Amino acid sequence: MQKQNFLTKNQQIVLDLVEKSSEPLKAYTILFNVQKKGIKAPLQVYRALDKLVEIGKIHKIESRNAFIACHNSSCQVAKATAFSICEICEKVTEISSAGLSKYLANFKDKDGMKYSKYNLEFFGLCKKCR
Amino acid sequence: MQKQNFLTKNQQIVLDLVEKSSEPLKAYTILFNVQKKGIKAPLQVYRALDKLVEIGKIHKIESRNAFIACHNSSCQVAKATAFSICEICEKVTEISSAGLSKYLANFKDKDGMKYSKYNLEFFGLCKKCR
DNA sequence: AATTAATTGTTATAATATAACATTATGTAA
DNA sequence: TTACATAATGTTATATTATAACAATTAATT
Ligand SMILES: [Zn+2]
Ligand SMILES: [Zn+2]
Ligand SMILES: [Zn+2]
Ligand SMILES: [Zn+2]
Repeated sequence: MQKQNFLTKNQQIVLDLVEKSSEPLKAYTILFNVQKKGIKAPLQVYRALDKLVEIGKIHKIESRNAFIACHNSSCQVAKATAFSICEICEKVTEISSAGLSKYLANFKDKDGMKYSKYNLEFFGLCKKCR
Repeated sequence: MQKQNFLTKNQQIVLDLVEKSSEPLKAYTILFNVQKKGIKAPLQVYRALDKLVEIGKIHKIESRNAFIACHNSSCQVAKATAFSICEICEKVTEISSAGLSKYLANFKDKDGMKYSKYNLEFFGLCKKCR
């Protein structure tokens, strides 16, 4: 069997919900909202989320245990992500900055080691909350 | 009452353990290891961890739900952290790069917004695992 | 059709984290 | 030094997040 090239039913249901949302969704919030579509158990949600993260359709906001659809067309790598997070209203925005991604992709640590995968979360106050 | 300037007993016990460890520790691993010192409940550990993170003595590795002592003398801000994480052996290293921290501290998003707080986690393979 | 791999469904449970409230310790100020 | 306010603690219970294990089904490959 070759690598799946499309979304399965559960994956599509979860993705539709996450894409419709203006804010990051938590796994159990997703579960609650897709129960009418026949997804009954946490594991069904987590499996769909795992795959969607793997193929870069969504990202996990690690500091919030929540998931957001990718809104960065240049985010092909899917493994190099950057977000800003408002500490008051919890608004999360995916940052797409060619400069930033270039800088981080080329960053070398003390041992000269490069890392193609990274996750960066900026914290501060959004426009509305300042 | 003024802001506490020293560590309380529980905070010191937890910090001692985290500082002795060569790898990030999870909250319940910490709990298990400090029970002989009289800390009996998860909440006691989480409260100590919260304070230690707040004052910058330790950092949370968000993608791993684990805590590591600060090994970055220039990490005064305590809110601007960067780590490399080996995806095989899970070795975590705090990155102290003046260039990186300067770049990120000065980074502006599309709206010209700056963020003084951030957490960056790089993923890859450490020397030993390559 | 037989084989293989991926996905699904299901139940149970593990791992991570916080709520709520009573108590004790400690700093501040009259 | 006594009253007050604040911070930390102890304790029990519970909430939240995530995975183990296994049987059943679906779909591509030969
Ligand atoms: Zn993206
Ligand atoms: Zn905001
Ligand atoms: Zn540090
Ligand atoms: Zn390694």
